Amino acid sequence: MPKEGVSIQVIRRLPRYYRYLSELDSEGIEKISSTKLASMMNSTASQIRQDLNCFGGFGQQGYGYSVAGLRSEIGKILGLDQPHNMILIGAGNLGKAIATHLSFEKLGFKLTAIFEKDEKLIGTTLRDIEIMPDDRIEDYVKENQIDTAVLTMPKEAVKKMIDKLYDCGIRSYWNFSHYDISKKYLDVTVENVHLSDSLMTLSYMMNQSD
Amino acid sequence: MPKEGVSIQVIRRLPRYYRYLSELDSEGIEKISSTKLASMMNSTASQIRQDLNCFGGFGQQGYGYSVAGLRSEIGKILGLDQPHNMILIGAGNLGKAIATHLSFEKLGFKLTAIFEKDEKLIGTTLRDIEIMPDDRIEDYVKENQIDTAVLTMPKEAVKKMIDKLYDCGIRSYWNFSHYDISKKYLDVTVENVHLSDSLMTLSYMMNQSD
DNA sequence: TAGATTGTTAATCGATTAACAATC
DNA sequence: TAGATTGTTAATCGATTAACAATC
Repeated sequence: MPKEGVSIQVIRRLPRYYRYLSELDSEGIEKISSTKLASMMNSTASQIRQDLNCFGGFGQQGYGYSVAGLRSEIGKILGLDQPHNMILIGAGNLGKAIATHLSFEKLGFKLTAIFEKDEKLIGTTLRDIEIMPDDRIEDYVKENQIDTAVLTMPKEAVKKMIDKLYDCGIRSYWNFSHYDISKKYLDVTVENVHLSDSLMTLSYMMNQSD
Repeated sequence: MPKEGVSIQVIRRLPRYYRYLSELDSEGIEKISSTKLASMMNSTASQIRQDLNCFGGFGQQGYGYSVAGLRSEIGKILGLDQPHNMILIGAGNLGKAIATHLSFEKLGFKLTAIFEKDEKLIGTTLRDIEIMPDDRIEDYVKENQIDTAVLTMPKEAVKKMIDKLYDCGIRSYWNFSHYDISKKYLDVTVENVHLSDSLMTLSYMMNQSD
């Protein structure tokens, strides 16, 4: 349904629209104009209207946009109404943080299993999810319709494990490691989160403001 | 030293250059051409040369770039040689994950204290850093030359606390919450990490590939 | 109807890519 | 010197901004 070839810049702004609209909605606000939304978001009315019109005309001339309606439309564009089953691999600190970050279920992603190499952690639970050994991944994925893997282990561990994950059919990765999955497999969907890159960017900006 | 007005796109590519050069360096590789680096990084030689020349001519015609030399130059541009003292506020799961993520010290950021509202956690330690109550922030920041705060608490908590942090002189924030600090204070440096936006982007891309 | 605000086209601006002279 | 590769200018491409007709 969403048009082909929408630029990545537009796509990365959609979650932000969704967040602001969710907040307006929870405040009971029923309508919003592109001008007002732009001033809330430090954006421009032009950009908001252009972005939305990549997907359809969701507003009403002379009125503006229905907050609840637009929120719902953007949710659908983002696929938040699609349920996904997700496993997490690497139950270190970052893995634990992600695993206990309940809000991801609101976005359609259900974490159903956690896998870990370190034997000390196996058998313990996180949010009632049992931590299992790595060698059970293949069977588990095949039996449980898993489409997404969260990778919270080091680069080298991902390098060793990626073929196994790919071979049992996982094509979607939320990757917190520095391993470059897209370079190895072309038919996968990868979202990288590089926390150290983010901190380096902060470091740069601090230097500039002196 | 780095020129004014370098675009954010260029800046956000610098950490990635730094990572790839660090890896090449650790593999003992001494020189690299823009063409080879581009093919490693799925970039283009033109873009790499343009990006670098925003800051200076680091290469040598007919030869390429010294890996160690360029890595060091980019490190300086990013300000990784500048030491920073950082506090973390919010010792929940995400806060713990960040606090135990040792590698940030390599980037010049030293975590010296953790603050938390929940009394149960106070007095316990994370990585030998004592967790202290929120009301000690002001004194601590003034006594310890803190320039950066990591915010790993919910939006509402940041909203309540941001004035306190600003008033005791913190001007640099690594913000994991959805509170928009830049809108309230204009003379601050903020790097936002929105994990839920990242997952929504993954959700969108999964929808596209079906 | 008049006012408001969208959807959409046109104009501008900036970023990326290509080309090539400089030079190691 | 000849080959390689940079630094930098020029050309292209795409994204953002502005303008305005359509319309609620």
